[in-house]
Amino acid sequence: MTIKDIAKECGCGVGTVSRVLNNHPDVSEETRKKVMAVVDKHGFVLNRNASQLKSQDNKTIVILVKGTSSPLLNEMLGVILKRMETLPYNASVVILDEYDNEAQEAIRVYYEQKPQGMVFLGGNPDKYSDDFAKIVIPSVLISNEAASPDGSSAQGYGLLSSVSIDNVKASEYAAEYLIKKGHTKIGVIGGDLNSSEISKKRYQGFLNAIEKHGLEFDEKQSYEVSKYSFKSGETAARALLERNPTLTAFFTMSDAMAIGACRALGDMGFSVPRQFSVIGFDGLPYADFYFPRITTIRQPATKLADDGLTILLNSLERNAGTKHKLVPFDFIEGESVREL
Amino acid sequence: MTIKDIAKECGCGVGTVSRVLNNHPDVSEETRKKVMAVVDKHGFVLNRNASQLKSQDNKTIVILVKGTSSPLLNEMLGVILKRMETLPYNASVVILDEYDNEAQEAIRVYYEQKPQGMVFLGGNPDKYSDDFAKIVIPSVLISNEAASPDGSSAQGYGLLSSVSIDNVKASEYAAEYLIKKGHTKIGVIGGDLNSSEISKKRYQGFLNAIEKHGLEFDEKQSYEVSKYSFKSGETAARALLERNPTLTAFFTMSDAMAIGACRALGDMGFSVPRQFSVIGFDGLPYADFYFPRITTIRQPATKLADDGLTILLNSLERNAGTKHKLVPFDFIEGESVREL
DNA sequence: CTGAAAGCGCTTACAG
DNA sequence: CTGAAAGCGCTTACAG
Repeated sequence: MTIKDIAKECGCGVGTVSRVLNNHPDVSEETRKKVMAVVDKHGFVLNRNASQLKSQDNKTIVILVKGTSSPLLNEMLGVILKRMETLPYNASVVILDEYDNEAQEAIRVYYEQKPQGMVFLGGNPDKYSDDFAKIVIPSVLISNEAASPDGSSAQGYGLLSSVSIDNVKASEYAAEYLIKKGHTKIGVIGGDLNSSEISKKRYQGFLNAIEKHGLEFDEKQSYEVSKYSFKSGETAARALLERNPTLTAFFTMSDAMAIGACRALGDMGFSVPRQFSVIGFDGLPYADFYFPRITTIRQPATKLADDGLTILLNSLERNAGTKHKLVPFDFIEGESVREL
Repeated sequence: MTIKDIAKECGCGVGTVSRVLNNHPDVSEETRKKVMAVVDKHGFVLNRNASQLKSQDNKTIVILVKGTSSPLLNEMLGVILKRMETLPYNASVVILDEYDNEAQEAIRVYYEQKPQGMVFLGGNPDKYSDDFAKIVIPSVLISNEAASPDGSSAQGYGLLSSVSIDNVKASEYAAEYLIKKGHTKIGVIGGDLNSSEISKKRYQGFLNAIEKHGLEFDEKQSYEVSKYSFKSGETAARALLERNPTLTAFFTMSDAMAIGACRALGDMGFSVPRQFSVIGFDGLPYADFYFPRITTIRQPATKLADDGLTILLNSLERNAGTKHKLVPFDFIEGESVREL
């Protein structure tokens, strides 16, 4: 069943059917009704391949999600999809492998689908800046910064905007909270500093707090590399404590790591926060339902997603330039840190 | 940049370029190299719309995911996407609103994309059987049963296969576990029985256990409707306990509900499992890292996803008929249930 | 407001 | 093994 069949059955031309189906204004009400009757009768839907091939202008926004396992990214995806239902754009969701080069994938998808814009949910622009520069349509990175340290648009990022919290400041805040509670021997459970920009930023924030308060930090001794998962956080906490039994607190880079650490400590017979304090990052629902409630930095997922989409739409429809927005983070005072 | 430009630059016809790019065997090694050199130089990628429009055979499998917030579905999505990378099919992921009619959406997507097959991650076939019947390509529903109670393919489901655990049996097992531990006054935190088939099945299993052991259950008194979320589980547990203070255990239909219930009980000054026992469903990672570890039914996500895809591929490539497979569930003995 | 026609970028018999 | 050509199902000036 094609538009031709519909046209024949309506006794009109294919152009008219096309106009009706695309809500063009220049169709008489009578014709529209006649066409819609036939369309509805057959449950006819336009072939998207043909539509988009012809009207190179395909009104699609591609949403690239890094991995399937981050509740934060998934929540933001939900927010974006819901809002896009009301917008005159199709959403095309592409899920990437955790370890894909997202910029390279983005380019492939860009050539294949020729979208109007792109949303990156998670990802590392710094690592792939050459690739990102090839993306010559407006795009926005959500949850990570794509700006140079001086706040200007970083070199080589093409038309990439970004919305995120200030990861350095947020980590600094969390670390200072631990320090103000009297902790001086703090272990860090963080991501791989070679491959994860966001881990680098959070580590930087931590170090800023250490320095500001005149403390020492021995990276070899007290930094344990971990994936952003429960299991890996658990393993890291054990390793850290074994190597460094005098620690009193754990600074972790995600709530999942924090919960993993709590579990490890619990299984070793310790109680959080009585013997050890643990601080998380992200502010996910499960952190707030944990025993103890995890003290953490909350990333405002809805706002990040909303603002990201708004920035993209402004680029698309009002030709706004790239923009790098920092949205405020929240500090959630849970029950996992105690005063020494 | 189109295939025509490449052809011109190579000094050959567009057909040849097409053959090279589609890995057809009938191309000389020499020509192939020449073409690939030009293709790589420009980073050229075929326009997917045009490819698929022409070769109606588009080798796409659509994966419809119900909602963005289920860790179980997200994990299965990851498994399927990873495996599909090695398969000669493109994966097209469509994320549905939690409250969409997935069968109707599926039909829209089906007409639009003309895929070879479909995977439903989550969903309620019974509710929409007329719509599902319109899907005239092989598809598979993962995590819910699409068969009639007698095990035959249910009427009106078209070419829909399914892979799931036996939800009735699994719930029965969980409920019996509580009963064997001496619990007779059990509250149920479950989904809406009018709209959720899976909730109905799990409730049925629960009732089977109650009946088998000669116990009583007053639905009005002891069944509390809840969403599959932490927050809603928390609210439900409070409501249930207020209405029914003699309960000693909570049978919940998801780990999220179970954790919500634990949190509510904790905040009311009770300890799980000392004063109240709680049993979950799903076997998600966070349940195993909770305090107390949640006793639960584990759905083998990887196996469900893998088997589902296998069944679909068998339909696609070997013309196998629809199949309704039940895979075994695991019982995870955590720390959230105590013997009375 | 409407129809006839060109053409989007490909694939694939067909002929050689 | 390769090229020329038809045609996939649409959209959109263009002419009326």
